[in-house]
Amino acid sequence: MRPSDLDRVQSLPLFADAAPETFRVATAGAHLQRFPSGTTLLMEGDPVDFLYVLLDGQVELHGTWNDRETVLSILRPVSTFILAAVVLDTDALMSARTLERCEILMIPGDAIRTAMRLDSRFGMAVSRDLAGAFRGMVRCNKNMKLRNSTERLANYLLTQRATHNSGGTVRLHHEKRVLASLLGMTPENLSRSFAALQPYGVTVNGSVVTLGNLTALAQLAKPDPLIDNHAPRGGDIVAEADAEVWSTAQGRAAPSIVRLQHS
Amino acid sequence: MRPSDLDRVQSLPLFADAAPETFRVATAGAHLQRFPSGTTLLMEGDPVDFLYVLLDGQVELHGTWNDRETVLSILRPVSTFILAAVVLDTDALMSARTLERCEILMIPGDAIRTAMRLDSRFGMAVSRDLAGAFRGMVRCNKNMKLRNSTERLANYLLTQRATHNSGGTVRLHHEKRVLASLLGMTPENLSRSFAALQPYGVTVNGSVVTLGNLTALAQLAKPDPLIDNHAPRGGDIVAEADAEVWSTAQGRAAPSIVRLQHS
DNA sequence: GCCCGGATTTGATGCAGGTCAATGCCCCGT
DNA sequence: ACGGGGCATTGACCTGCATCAAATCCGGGC
Repeated sequence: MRPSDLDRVQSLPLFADAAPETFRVATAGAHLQRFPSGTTLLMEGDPVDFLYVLLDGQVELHGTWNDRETVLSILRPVSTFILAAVVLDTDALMSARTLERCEILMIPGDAIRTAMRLDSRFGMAVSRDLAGAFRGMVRCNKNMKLRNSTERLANYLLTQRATHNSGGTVRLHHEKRVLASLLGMTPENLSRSFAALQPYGVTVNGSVVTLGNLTALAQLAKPDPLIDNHAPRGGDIVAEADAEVWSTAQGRAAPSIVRLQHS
Repeated sequence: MRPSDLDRVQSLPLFADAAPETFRVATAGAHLQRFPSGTTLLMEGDPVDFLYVLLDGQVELHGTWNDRETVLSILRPVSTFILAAVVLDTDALMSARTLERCEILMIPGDAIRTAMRLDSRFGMAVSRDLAGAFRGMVRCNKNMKLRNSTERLANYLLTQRATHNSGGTVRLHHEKRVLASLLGMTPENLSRSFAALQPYGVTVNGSVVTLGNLTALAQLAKPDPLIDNHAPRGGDIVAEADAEVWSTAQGRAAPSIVRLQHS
């Protein structure tokens, strides 16, 4: 494990506040591993022995039921995952799979739980992380239940733009089928939703999406800070906190089209 | 505040493990309040100053966007809510509204955060609580994305039966429109879904649902421990942990006058 | 550069569930 | 007992999205 990797881990919100001793103990039993693309790291229902820290690559968390599958979250470096199961020392609710070649630090769950007991500052960091993760899931739920598929896509695009500070263009870092599942629709409908956004200045070219008319798009998407987390992901470091799932674009757009419902 | 109430709060998983001193300090600044049915305790977007502990009654957490509204969780005693916002000292993502007359203990957020710093055992309890809440939300997401509305209803009924240990009958402790929103459908479709479950032995009579053929119903519902938490809610005490998502209260509706009361 | 398999797109069609409207019911206050 | 308002149910209809089926695009291996 390169020293630079250690630095990156230590600058995670989870560890930034911890006593040096805590950090030393926790990472002592840790090991860094590389996984090829498409590797299943963990199956839902399995007991969880490690906290995972994604240092490089991309990981998807998904769930299955009755032959159906859905992507619940896509993670990019640097972030931690399955912290909740580690804290409760229980089985995973989601499976984890690499979407590309990954570099992952695995920290024994015992070490995490021990560190929490010994270092209350670290314990607080864990709480903050979990609180953020919880809120990410709440946002995700609201997104799913309150918006239709095109609105979700529009907001996803605005969120990506905002968090990556990319001018008028957004790169999709994963297959469209994966994005479709994350957004709760079929690949076919994702295509059609992109088409439906054309009048709002959205054009797709492979994995590059250009947003030609942010005003119009925002008017359709109506981004909301209580659903879309548009906080920029600080360069390389990111908290799982409040960032586990989405994030979306800048300020709330001016009111626009009125929605009818229950006169 | 009656001593029996204090006992109930102290036996919450959140406090059970805490040092007596921690508990004393946290509850010192707390006050007990009564609210009539239909009171909005908190609006999404508002800063959160208190941790709420529901001691009696029923509370719904909901979210809104663009003139739409959805119920995200229904709480029954004894449980805590908006812990995540308290830990992060930030705005609420969900609004809270009483569904019936409620008795609620409000603990200042500062006190909670201070207690976490001073008592690492309490900090761990907070982490466990949040981890459980997170997992509840994950379950909820999987439920929404992987199942259709009738399957969700069927599993809701089975979960209620299991958690309340009620023989072949389930009581709905809230209006059907609220349940419909929680399950992500319209009241009209909830009616139709109940009708669709008739061939599986389900009959509805007001707020009493009888499950006449558990085997058949389970065959349709395909309950899954990775989505549905069938763990019985220990009598009066319940952890938010892994239980945040649903739950129904047994409660009598009885609106009344507002009455405030300090500890 | 060429080929192959999977990903994406496009089109046609079906169904789940939302919307609108009408009716009946229950609870509650007068 | 009576009347009123909100909730639940039922029916008719429509929309959004899934499904099925091609056609086309694209990237990696040779």
